[in-house]
Amino acid sequence: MKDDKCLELGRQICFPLYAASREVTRRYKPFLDEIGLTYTQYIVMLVLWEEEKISMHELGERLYLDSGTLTPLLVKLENKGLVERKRNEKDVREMIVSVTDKGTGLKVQAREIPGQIGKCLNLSLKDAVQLKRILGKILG
Amino acid sequence: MKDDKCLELGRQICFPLYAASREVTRRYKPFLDEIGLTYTQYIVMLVLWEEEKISMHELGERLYLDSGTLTPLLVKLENKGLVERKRNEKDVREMIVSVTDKGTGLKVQAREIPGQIGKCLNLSLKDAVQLKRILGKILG
DNA sequence: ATTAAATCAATTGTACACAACTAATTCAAA
DNA sequence: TTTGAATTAGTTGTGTACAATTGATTTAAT
Repeated sequence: MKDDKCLELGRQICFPLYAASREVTRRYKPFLDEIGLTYTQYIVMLVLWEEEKISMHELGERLYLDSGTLTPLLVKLENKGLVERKRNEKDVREMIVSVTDKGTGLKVQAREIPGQIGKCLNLSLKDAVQLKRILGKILG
Repeated sequence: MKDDKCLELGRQICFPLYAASREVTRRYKPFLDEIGLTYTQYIVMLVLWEEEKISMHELGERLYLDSGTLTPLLVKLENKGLVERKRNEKDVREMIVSVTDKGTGLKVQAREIPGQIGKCLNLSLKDAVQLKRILGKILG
């Protein structure tokens, strides 16, 4: 019987990361429910509120998501009237996603969310900075 | 036009957390493929390698997962012959999950995984400790 | 110009997550 | 002891994630 302490759940770094990520998504849910978005839809809208127009390819690179996730998600956002999808005429392989007026309107209602989440996560500024720095290292 | 900087993707703490969690799971995949487990199945096995026997309810509390996730996952592990599920005779509402000999055997092959992951994540000991501490705060 | 390689979104299939609900059983108060 | 509340796992439905494949189009080398 070798030493298997390294396999204890409490020693893993992956597990608190996985659990905390889901926990934070759960904390968002009540706020996102009010504006009718899921968490993943929300981060897509964050990008579109910044960019207005972006190719699916670049959107995927920003969010580390592939077409298998993005295509159905963007179709849903399109059905809600928040985004528009159209092909680039110069290169029809490329799908251009842009935010609609209705989508831009939602930004006003989303403005309070980061502050609310910050309040209920209750991390010190120092910890928040550290956390972001370390996660940045993992993301390379 | 109010100040909407707070909605920039780069300012969110949730996004690097979400992205890093998926990134770490991706890093596990090649190692877990070798022993035929998914990441979620792996953390279930981590608990069972420690406990040998545990109720579904307590397993769910340890991993923050509910029956909607655990029931089908445990059925898969049972079909692989790694765990056994049986009702508590004193209280048949309770499902007891225990590791089989085959499941215990897998532990030997899993022993190298944490070290390999640690190597490729390449976090300093200091950062790893900090990260775990801050994530612990989020998990309450 | 032809064609082979590369690019890109969409599709398919598997596996979570999780909310909401169901059904069986146990517990506890009257 | 009856019955209403609580507990527990299972089921159903929605929405991601992501690997692998497909098919259309563009680019680049000949």
